[in-house]
Amino acid sequence: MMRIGELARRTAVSERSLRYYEEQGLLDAHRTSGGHREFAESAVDRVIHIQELFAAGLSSRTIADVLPCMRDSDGGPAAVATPSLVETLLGERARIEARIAQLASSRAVLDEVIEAASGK
Amino acid sequence: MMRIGELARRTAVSERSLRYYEEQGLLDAHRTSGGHREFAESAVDRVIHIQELFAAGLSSRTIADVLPCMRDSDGGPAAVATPSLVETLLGERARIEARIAQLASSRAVLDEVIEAASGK
DNA sequence: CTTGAATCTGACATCAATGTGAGGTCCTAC
DNA sequence: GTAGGACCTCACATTGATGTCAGATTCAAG
Repeated sequence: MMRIGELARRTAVSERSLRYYEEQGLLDAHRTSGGHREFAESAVDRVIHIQELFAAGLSSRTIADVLPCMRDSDGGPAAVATPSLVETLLGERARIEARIAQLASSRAVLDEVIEAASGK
Repeated sequence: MMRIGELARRTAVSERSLRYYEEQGLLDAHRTSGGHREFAESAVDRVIHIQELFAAGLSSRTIADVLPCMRDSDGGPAAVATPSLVETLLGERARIEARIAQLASSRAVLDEVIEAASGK
C-alpha cells in the first residue's frame, strides 16, 4: 500500500491528476481511518494505462469503460467488452487515423510556407 | 466587396470566427459608414489559408506573422520571413511530426485493446 | 417610410484535464 | 506530545477558438 505522493513520484503524474482519476472512477483507492488515500501496487500499472489512453485522446468516460477490459498486473479477470464499446473504440481508431492524415496534410502546408519563406 | 454573411457562406466559416480573425489582425475589413464589415474578394482565399494554418495547430499569433509571407490571389508582394519566424515554423513542423508519431503509438495501444476486447 | 433580414458589439459559455492556492487535518519521527 | 511534512477538500483559473444570446443598429427592397 502506498500513498498518493509515492504513486505520483513513481508514475510521474501529479497528485492533482491522480485525485481526478479517482474522482472519475478510473482508479481505486482505499482510505485510512484519517481519510488519506492508499493505493495498491497495481495502481502504478493502472495509472500508466490511463495515461496511454488519455494520450490516445479517449475521454475519461470512455477510459472508465475500457479499463475493466485491460489486464493489470493484479491479474484480475479482464471483463469482456460490450459490442458498443468495441464500436466506440473502432470509432476512436478511425478518428486517430483521420487526425494523422490531417496532420500530414498540415505538415505539407507548413512545408510549402517554409520553403516559400526561407529558401525560395 | 462582400459582407460577412457571404464570406461565411463561401468559406463555410462561421461569422463569429470571421469576426475573431479580424480582431486578431488576420483579416482586413473595410467598414461601411454604418459600421458593417466589407471584405475584398481575396478574403476568401485568405480565410482558407487561415483555416489551413489553424488546422496545422498554429496559434493566431503565429498565423498573423505567417500570413504576410503567403501570396494571396490579390498578388500582394509576399513579405520575407524573418529567421526567427522560420525557426518557429520549423519548430511547429517538428511538433507535428512528434504528434503524428504519438498518434501512431496511440493507435497501436488502441489496436491492442480492441484485439483483446473483441477477438481474443 | 417601413419592415424584415443582416449586421453590429459585448458578454458569457464551452470542453477537459490540470494547475494552483487556501485553510485545515493527519501521520510519523523525534 | 509536538513539529513539520504529507495529505485532505473545495474552489477557481487556465487555454483558445468558437457557440450563443441579447439588445441595438444598419441595410435594402417594397
